[in-house]
Amino acid sequence: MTETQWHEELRAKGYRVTPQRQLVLEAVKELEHATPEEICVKVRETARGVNISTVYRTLELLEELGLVTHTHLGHGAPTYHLAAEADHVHLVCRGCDEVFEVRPELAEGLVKALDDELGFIADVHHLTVFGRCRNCR
Amino acid sequence: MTETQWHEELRAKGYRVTPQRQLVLEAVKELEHATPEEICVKVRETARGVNISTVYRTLELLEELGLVTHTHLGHGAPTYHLAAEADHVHLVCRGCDEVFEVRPELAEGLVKALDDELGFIADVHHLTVFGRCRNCR
DNA sequence: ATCTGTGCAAAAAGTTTGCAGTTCA
DNA sequence: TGAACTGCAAACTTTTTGCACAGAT
Repeated sequence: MTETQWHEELRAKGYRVTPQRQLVLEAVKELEHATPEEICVKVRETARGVNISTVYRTLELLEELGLVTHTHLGHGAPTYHLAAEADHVHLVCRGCDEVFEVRPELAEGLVKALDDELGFIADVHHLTVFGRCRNCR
Repeated sequence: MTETQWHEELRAKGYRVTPQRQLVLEAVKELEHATPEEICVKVRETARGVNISTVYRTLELLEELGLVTHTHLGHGAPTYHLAAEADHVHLVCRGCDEVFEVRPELAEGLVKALDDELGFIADVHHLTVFGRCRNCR
């Protein structure tokens, strides 16, 4: 999605294009897997004074628009990233807490089975698998 | 694990068997996927006055002992369940927020692929798949 | 000129901690 | 007895909300 595309989409739905919203989206794009707090810090590098509550409200909006998504990579702190770049499965190692990304095709079998058996449409982009990596097993 | 087994294990490690600890484990067993708050309410049905902080401390201990585990089924509080009964994959519907449980075998292909390709040992018991259920798709 | 969005402050929700008194071993 | 445990209160962290003012269209 281009810059103007989502600007149009915002306006079409009665929302407005603001510096804060552009900066939050920028931050999400650059940081990858960032928490609201981290995103806020990043945004403030450009525009000091931006409030954390604005970041929360903006993330909720951007998620509603389908521009960003979030995942829970562990103990509560959700991390946000661009929906367009979310084409991977997350692996979180319980040993070293490292986060890996792998091709979503690895989960193809699971996705198909869930659909076939239950009619459940899995969102692979939100899939997080906990376990132990090669070094920590 | 039998009742006396974990009592022994507690004592062996210098911990004590208390009514609160027994009640919290009971509650986790009965409730399935319960939050600390819900567990506290359940425990108080039997023993009023039990404090939420005791529940948190106890859950941490029981988890350390490997008797219970927790998962993040979306936003908010984590949910706890018996480690011994954790043999399933969680499905969370983004439409109705309902939680389903399915056989872990459905993820066999994924688990094998992760091991083969990366040497990553997936913990299927902690796997949560987000998506849309039959009714909300 | 509107009406949405923002900052601020306070509230709510979730979790942790210090401490004094209680209880298990 | 004595160390571990609990309840209570308070602190802390993360997220949400109400409101008056600023700002986008």
